[in-house]
Amino acid sequence: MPRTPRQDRARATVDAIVEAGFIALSQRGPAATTTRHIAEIAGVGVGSLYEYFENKEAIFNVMSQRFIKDTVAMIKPLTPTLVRMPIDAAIRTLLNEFKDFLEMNDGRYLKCVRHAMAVDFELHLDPLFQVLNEVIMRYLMSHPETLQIRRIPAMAYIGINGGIFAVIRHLSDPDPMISFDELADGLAAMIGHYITQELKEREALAASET
Amino acid sequence: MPRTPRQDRARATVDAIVEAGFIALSQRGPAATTTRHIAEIAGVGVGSLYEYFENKEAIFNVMSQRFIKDTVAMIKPLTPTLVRMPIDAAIRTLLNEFKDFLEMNDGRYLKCVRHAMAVDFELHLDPLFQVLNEVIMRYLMSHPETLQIRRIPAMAYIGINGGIFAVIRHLSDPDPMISFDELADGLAAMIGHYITQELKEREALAASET
DNA sequence: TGATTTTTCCGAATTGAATCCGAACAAGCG
DNA sequence: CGCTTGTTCGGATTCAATTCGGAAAAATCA
Repeated sequence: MPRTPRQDRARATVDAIVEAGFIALSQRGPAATTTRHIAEIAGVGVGSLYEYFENKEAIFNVMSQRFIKDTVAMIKPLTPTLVRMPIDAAIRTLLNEFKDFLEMNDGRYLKCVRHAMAVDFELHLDPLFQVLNEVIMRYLMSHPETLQIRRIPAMAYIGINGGIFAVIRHLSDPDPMISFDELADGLAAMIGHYITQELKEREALAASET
Repeated sequence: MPRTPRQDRARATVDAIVEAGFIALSQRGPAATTTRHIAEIAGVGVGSLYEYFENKEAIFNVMSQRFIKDTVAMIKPLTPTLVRMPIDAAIRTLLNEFKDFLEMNDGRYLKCVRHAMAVDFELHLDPLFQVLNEVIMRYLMSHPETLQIRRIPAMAYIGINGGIFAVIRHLSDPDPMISFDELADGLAAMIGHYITQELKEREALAASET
């Protein structure tokens, strides 16, 4: 039965364990990350891990949650800036920020994210999808003419999924066929062209109705 | 030292082990899939696993390779049909075939694919990327006017990644915001609009040059 | 065919990592 | 200070992965 920490001392060990988890996972990979290792890096006895975590998996879970929380915290403050930009610039900016974020701390997050995704694909990613949907909604509000385009939910779904996984895959690829800039430019152009084309079609439709 | 099977009997056990791996993994998930389990389902002694596989991971690896091989075998014969279709219909068809393929055998592949991806993200996926690139190249050849659009490599990269991961995520999502048809329609429209818009821009450019 | 070699199969024994547990240590509190 | 509660620890335990040595089956040979 894992307990919740009451004293600062205990909260510090929990933090140290999670931090050690990130370090061990990024250094050795998931298979070679043992409880002894995590404990050693955290400067803590093995038994202590089980005071606050059900098992090793639970440590990975809160690591995953913390990663998503940090990602959301990184994106949220960008919203006001993004909604003021042209769509293609906004997408490029967002992708580059995400890239830099993943490469922080010697790529620690990037190295961890694949394994984290494997542990649970749907659960922890949710807040990230929510905040990105929020960004999109605000964008649409700030550009009312875009509200008439079709398939907004589908485009959001595709754009978010495509964006996240394309970036992660690209950064993980030792020999990518295209540069990161080409990737970002491509995604931006794809969405940009979609919107342009939709607006034209709507316009033509409106004209033919009068 | 794992050996390679010489006799038919041995090849049958190897097959049974891999098959059992798929069954165990889809029934119990990666964490609960033990070597005893796999051996039991395969109707084989535990020791036999290690006759032909370095370790448990190696079993998962050939499962992953077999999955990709089956996927490629599913896609390849579709190529001639796909290249004759309008782009949006081609994309919808491909996505639906992929969906049906993943849901075969009571969703066995779908249940396995997440874990398989985690084990190695880049290596085994390669043949799938190759065959999809091949499909795209043939498509472009069959529709010469599309050869003048820009960012073809980036679009292929984004389309393939976006397509694969969007489908897997959607099928894994217990409560998706959009239907599968909306997803497929969205991807088709996104690419379709991109091409339309590009062709228009190329055309305008050509006209202004004369 | 019978002998010999190679291949295959097995499951008890070993190994090592994950997890448990109870003693020892610190903090808050009267 | 005694008492209760929270915290830490690392040896003991458990359980899955892997090894090993020999028995059974098939292939090859004389």
